[in-house]
Amino acid sequence: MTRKVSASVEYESLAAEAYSIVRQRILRGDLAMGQIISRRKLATELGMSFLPVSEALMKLEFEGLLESRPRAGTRVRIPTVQDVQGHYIVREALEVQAARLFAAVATEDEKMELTRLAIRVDSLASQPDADRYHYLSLHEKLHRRIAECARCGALSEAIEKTHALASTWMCVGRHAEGQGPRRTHQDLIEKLCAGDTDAAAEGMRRHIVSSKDRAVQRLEPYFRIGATRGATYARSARKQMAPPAALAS
Amino acid sequence: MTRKVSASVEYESLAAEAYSIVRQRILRGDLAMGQIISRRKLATELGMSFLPVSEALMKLEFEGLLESRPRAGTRVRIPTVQDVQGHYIVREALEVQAARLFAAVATEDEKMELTRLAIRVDSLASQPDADRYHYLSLHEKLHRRIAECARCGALSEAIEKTHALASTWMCVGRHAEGQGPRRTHQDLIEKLCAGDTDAAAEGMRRHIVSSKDRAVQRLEPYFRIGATRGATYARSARKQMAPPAALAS
DNA sequence: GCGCGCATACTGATATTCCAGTTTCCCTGC
DNA sequence: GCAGGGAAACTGGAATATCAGTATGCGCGC
Repeated sequence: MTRKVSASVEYESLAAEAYSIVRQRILRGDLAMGQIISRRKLATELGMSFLPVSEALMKLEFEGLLESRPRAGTRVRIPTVQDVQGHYIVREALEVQAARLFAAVATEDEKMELTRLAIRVDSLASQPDADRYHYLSLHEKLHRRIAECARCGALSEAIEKTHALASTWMCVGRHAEGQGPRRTHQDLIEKLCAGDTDAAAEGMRRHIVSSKDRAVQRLEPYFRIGATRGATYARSARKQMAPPAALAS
Repeated sequence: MTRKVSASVEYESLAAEAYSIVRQRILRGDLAMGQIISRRKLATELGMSFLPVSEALMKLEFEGLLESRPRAGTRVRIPTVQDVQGHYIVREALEVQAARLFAAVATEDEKMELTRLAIRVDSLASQPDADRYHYLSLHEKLHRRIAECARCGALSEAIEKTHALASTWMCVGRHAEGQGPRRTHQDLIEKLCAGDTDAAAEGMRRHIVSSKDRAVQRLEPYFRIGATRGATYARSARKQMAPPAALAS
């Protein structure tokens, strides 16, 4: 028996359903960074045992969206500035590779499809009242399609895994800035479609690097929170760190 | 209560222990490609419930070492030629990035450490009777240290995840060829230490590409097995694909 | 002899239950 | 008023039992 959820989507397992729901909540912002997720409560809420929930959270932790400490809770990950910069270095490596392959093997139909997609993404980015999850989904799709058109399944998968994390950080404070209309993705696709692999790679590299800079800038307040957060564990940390008297001397 | 295993290593959880054991067995070759792993039997053998075993296998499936179909068994993954080529494309992207960073920021001490490591790796590679798991561990360590010296945790993690899979494929048929002594890793490290980032990147790119070519060549017989393997499921596949009579017309 | 169908013995998926470690917060003693 | 101790309520980890789908092998019918 398959279950149905809000959007009438069928999942092949309860774990897949839980994964999808939690991921969407994080990306939508319903679960803020640092917020604690209880497996029991979530399982009760979703009407399933907490085993599939546990499996889903494990997968999300593997992707870097969550962080958990044994027997002490799972929470939405608060990145450090090193995390964000490192993450974008990985993305740069993967997506530049994809851009290079794309420029070499993409068909005309695919190029047209991506051009249309880029227009929609840029259009949504300039609308301050656009649905956050909708924008992120479309943005992910654009980058995923580039990788798919590069005809390398392993690369698509790797990029897809990194994108969940990027999406989590992408929209933080985005609407607060009130940016004007941009053409960043249309410019990118134009370069990818020109046929010059080196130019495509350089275009993608700049795109990712500028994304990184904006992400670091927007996440700036959270870095302080992340640093402060450790303080709340001060007491237990002291407990843990206090060495046995015999070994201290 | 912590448990002990053969090598007297303590694990923080049963799942971590199971993960480590299964991973080692695959890399060592005790579990051949295509071999079916039963969670129940493995759990009994390891003296634990099959829940931590299940968790461990799930993680290995994430990393691409295993493949499972719901309710039909988990087996050691048999790659297609596309899998292998795609995998090395991802590795090329990541490790070239690491090489570039390494050339820019590594200290003299680190360079010396890696040179020594490279000598040991090349030395082991030329010994036909060397322990397979030992060689793979050392080889992984070399590449991991390059990433670590690049001062980017996210990149190190990404490379580490890809390496488990690469190791699985690396030793297949290695001893059968009877290669003479090589200096591939020493040459690589030399280029990385020269200080020229572009030259370092190019050196790593060539290293990965030549690894890919050798892997594809060695795995050649398995690609046929993988293609044949589907035949054993022909009957059930027919079952699945037969549409309900009412919908067929 | 060959192909199909069904019973059986597997597989993983899930629910329930219990256990051990962590965190929290109140309450006591100073 | 505040630091420290301790109990209670939380957390995730693991064990057991059960469910549902898949593969296989035997036997029946052609």
